[in-house]
Amino acid sequence: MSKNLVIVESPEKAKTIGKFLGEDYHVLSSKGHVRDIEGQGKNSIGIDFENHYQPNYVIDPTKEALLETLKKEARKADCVWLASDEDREGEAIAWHLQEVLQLKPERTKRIVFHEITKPAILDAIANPRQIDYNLVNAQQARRVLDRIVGFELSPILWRKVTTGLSAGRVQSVAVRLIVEREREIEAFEEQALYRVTADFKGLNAEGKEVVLHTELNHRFTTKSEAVAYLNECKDAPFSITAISKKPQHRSPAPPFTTSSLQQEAARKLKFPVSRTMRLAQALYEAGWITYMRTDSVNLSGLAIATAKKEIVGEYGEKYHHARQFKTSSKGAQEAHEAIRPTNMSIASAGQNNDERRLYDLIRKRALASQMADAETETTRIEVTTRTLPYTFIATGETILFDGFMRLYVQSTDDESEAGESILPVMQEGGKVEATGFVGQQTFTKAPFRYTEASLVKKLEELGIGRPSTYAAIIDTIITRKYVERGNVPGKKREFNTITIANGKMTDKKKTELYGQDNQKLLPTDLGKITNDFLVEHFPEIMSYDFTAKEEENFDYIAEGKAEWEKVVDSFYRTFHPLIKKIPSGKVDGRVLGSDPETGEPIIAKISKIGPCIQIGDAENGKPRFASLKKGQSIYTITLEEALQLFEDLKPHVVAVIDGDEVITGQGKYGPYIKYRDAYVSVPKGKDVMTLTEEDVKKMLQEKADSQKPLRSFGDIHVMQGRYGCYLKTPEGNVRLPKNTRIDQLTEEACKEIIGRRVKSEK
DNA sequence: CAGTGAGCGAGCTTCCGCTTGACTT
Repeated sequence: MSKNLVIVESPEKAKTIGKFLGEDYHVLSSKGHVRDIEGQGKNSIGIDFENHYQPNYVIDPTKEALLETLKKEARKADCVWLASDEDREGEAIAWHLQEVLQLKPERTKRIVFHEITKPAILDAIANPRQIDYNLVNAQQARRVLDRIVGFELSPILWRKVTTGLSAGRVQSVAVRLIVEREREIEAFEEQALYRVTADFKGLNAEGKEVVLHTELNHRFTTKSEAVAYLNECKDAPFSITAISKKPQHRSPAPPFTTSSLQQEAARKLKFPVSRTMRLAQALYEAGWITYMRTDSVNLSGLAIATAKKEIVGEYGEKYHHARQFKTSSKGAQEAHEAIRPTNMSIASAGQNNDERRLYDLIRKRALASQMADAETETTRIEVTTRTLPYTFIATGETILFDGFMRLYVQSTDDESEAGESILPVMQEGGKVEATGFVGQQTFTKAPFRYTEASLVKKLEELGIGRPSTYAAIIDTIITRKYVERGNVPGKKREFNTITIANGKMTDKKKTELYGQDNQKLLPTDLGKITNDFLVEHFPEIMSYDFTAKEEENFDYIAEGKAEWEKVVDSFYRTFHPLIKKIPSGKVDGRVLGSDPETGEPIIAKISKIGPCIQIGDAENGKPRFASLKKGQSIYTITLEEALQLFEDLKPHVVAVIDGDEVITGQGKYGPYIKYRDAYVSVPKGKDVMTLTEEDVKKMLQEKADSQKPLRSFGDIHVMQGRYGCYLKTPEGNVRLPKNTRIDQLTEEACKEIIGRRVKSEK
């Protein structure tokens, strides 16, 4: 029997460590936190404000059975080793375990390891310590503060905006980033500039004719300036006045963290954040990669050594360069290593193509981080003419030694960064002849909209959120409908191109599409309204450095320089009065004007079911409502458009079939059409106003088909319902098991299914 | 829940971080 029980956080880790420690050690896992502050599904904040903010911890109901097992094993063991991660949360997990399992301090030891290798684990076992209560208290402060913010702010939103909303230290700031970026884009005023490019032909070192593509190092703000300059260029004599070469180094990026993996997988493989994490989890569970939720760029000694062996073996000594990276991101806790293959020499791993592609990315990035710098030479050729200012410049880059680039090159968000080319070898002072000039109108670009991955990157820079929560943050703000993933169609615009060829100037207008965006995070009206309310009344919590400031306080607690209750108290004393100050009533809608018929006010606002127009108010009779259509916004809808929405609600004839009218209506379950005795719901996303006769016929036909039994056995009919197939009987409906083969169904089988149903109801 | 075709209002909702669940009628 095992004399020792070791408890880690992850089951996979438990498996690996179990192998290293042998029979005297039984290694189990807690699967994360086991307790949390009471309040899940209850109308309770779970904090005793009268008693130093004491949290009321309750066991996670899904962990009951696991804790029973741990308790039993702990009783059997001589010593329990709490081996959760070496960070704030890990320390808290260890403490909660000690409490819940009622471990005796003299038979409990706290250990941490920095890498999962046999020597590292044996070293940890040889150097146990006690639970660090300062660290635990730092976590309690973090947890209690988040609970207070979340559970005091959210109900305010239910009251002021609409039910079911949420606010929090992390999610609300994430929404703010997206809202503000969208407004920057809306307010962006593009500036037109003229860039001038020119092609020159001349002789290279071997006397062969070559062409140089150059760009002028000046941009003109007006067309007339550009035209004037180009006119001067037309007959001017040009020559090469300078050639310079500069050697440069390029260093590899560090191995992946959760955030950088999400970014690169999004850019290179087009994976959404959630997919990347699911695939990484699978690779981790299969033992191919190290832990995927980390903010560390650290590599273990073993990893660095195997990387060296792999690189030297594959590419030679010259390509190897051992490096250790330092984490720069704010608030990093570094309980794990960087994300890397567990065995660098395995070139391919994964159960499917996506897993293999992600593994490949992880491996190449990790190996490249241990490779030599790339050495390049940038060449710059300057072409000028004596009579004119500014310089035409051609730049080129040659790779002298590819180094890490042989394996992996990091991508960027800015796709416009085109690769530079190799320049011909030419003589300084050599004459060149212009073959053409182009002055093209270009425009400054609005800031980028956030993608899932670039939002995560921004949050990480601000120290907001943790690797284990990045994917969940995106999920939350989308489920709450503050933000949606979407595309923005491009707009057309004209631009001028002035060309000089064969001594002739031509001036043309061309059109281009700009501002098109795909799969970006876009704020909804609800997101904007909620954000504006929070920013107005809770500027401190909504500020981008709120988390960083609080993290400083948590660090003081962790260092034993501050008491956690006092940190929470000083926050609460300024925060809670703001909550008290919020006036009753909803946030104001946008007033569009008044109803020309009744004179009642018309406002655009958020209702329970989404953005809507309201005519009249509750004090003066019953208000009327109409939902906004897709693409419409509270912020931009006009009075005319609003009134039209009410017109659209009125019954009207959309078609006439065989002499009978098809009429629209508004029902309990949304818009519908009625034809003779049949009611048919208008499919989501379709507008009653734009239904064609063809649509109507199709809808009626589908409805008729759906009411036809697939098969019939006397009184029993096999029907296709919204949730699968079911049996319609005079006594009621009975659902069919999922994989029933309808074509093989017999009357006996149906009766048996009905019989079973009747029995189970008793 | 398995087709419904008006307008009541009760009772509910929520945070951030750790981690892997999964229930079959």
